[in-house]
Amino acid sequence: MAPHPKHLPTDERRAATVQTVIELAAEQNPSSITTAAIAKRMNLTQGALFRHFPNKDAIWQAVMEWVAERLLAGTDQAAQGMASPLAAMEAVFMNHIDFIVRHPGVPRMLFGELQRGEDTPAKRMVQTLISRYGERLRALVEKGKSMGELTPEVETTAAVTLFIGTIQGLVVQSMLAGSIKRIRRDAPGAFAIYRRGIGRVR
Amino acid sequence: MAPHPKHLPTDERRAATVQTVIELAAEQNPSSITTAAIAKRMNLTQGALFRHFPNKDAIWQAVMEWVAERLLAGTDQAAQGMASPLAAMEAVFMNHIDFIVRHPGVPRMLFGELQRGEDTPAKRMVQTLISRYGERLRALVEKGKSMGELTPEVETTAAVTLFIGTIQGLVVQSMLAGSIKRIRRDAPGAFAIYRRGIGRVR
DNA sequence: TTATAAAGTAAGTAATCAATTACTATCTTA
DNA sequence: TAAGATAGTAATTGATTACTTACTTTATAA
Repeated sequence: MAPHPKHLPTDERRAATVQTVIELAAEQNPSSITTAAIAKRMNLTQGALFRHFPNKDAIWQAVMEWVAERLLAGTDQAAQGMASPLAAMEAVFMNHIDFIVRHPGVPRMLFGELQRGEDTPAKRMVQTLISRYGERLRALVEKGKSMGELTPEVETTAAVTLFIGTIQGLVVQSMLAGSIKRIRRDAPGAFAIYRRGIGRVR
Repeated sequence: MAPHPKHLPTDERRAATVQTVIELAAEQNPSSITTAAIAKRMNLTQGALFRHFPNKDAIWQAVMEWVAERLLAGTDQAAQGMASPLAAMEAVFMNHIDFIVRHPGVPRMLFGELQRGEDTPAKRMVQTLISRYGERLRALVEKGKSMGELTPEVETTAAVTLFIGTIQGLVVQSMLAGSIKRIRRDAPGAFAIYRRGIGRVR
């Protein structure tokens, strides 16, 4: 811990704040993260944060923007260059699992944000994130169906819902077990069932 | 709204409190429900709640106990008398969906409770609830495998995780759409994929 | 080098919330 | 029916928290 923090330009301080929040979210209930806790972890005083963010919700919004950018970019990269839609879906799935293992607080933050009654900018960001994520999955499912790799019986919407649900289920499981690494071990088995559920060849 | 609340015996007041919390959880973020809000909905003053509960967490614990009791009882009832394990699983699934539609705040409360860092009695109650729920599912999956109704390839643990995940996915979907009724429409399609994923016959 | 803007500190403020306290109304039963 | 126990009210308390203000330090560039 640096005893005397240097003055950072606002861009870097904002970026550092986002990383700190993600770090803290891995350790505690995201909704109970205070500005004081964030500042302490950064070796700053609490008031200093408000030099770079107009209010607390702006901090959350910045965090959600970072998550959306990284997750969607990783998703596109994982899907690209895959031979088949199903292979692409598996790559996207594993990329998502990897993201969660690296940032265990993120799924809890997303879910927590969705729960909020008010219509905050951060909440809207999560909604558009999941919406865009869903679009990409929907396209893969449709393509898989038209190529005959996926069975035409399944509803595309249900396939997308279950894809996200499979990940959610693994998250819940890992929260119960209290270990994040567990999710990596259990992911292949869960996806195997999902693949059987939507696949054509048996 | 009754202008002059009567004095109720503590058992009834506790039960009424539980129902009120479940009601409020359907309307707002469960973690932001205050004792003042609970009391107001009950036409009581805030302090009166502490005649019946030692502290706020005891209220949550009572709510979780109610949920655990009702959900597990419904689960057992749904499974009973079903011809096959797979039919029982579908009945349990639909019972769970029905429970959520009737009490939309419950899954959010459970998830929110799991997120908490501290080891509260309410959190432990949720853990044992999911643990017991998992046991029942595990038994059904094993039975289904030994009877040849489910494919022996699937890991039992993964099948249980995905069962819960399927429900979670539907919950997330309905939270995004902002409508709880949607979950009832989408549930059959999601379970159909799940069934294909674990089933033997094709 | 020095003036200025940006980034930081320290000490507040107002609001919120769970829990307590002193007192009152209602129920029960001897 | 009177007394004690139980359930309620109204007001307060202390802790917490997001945000502000007055002032200081650091970086930048004329």
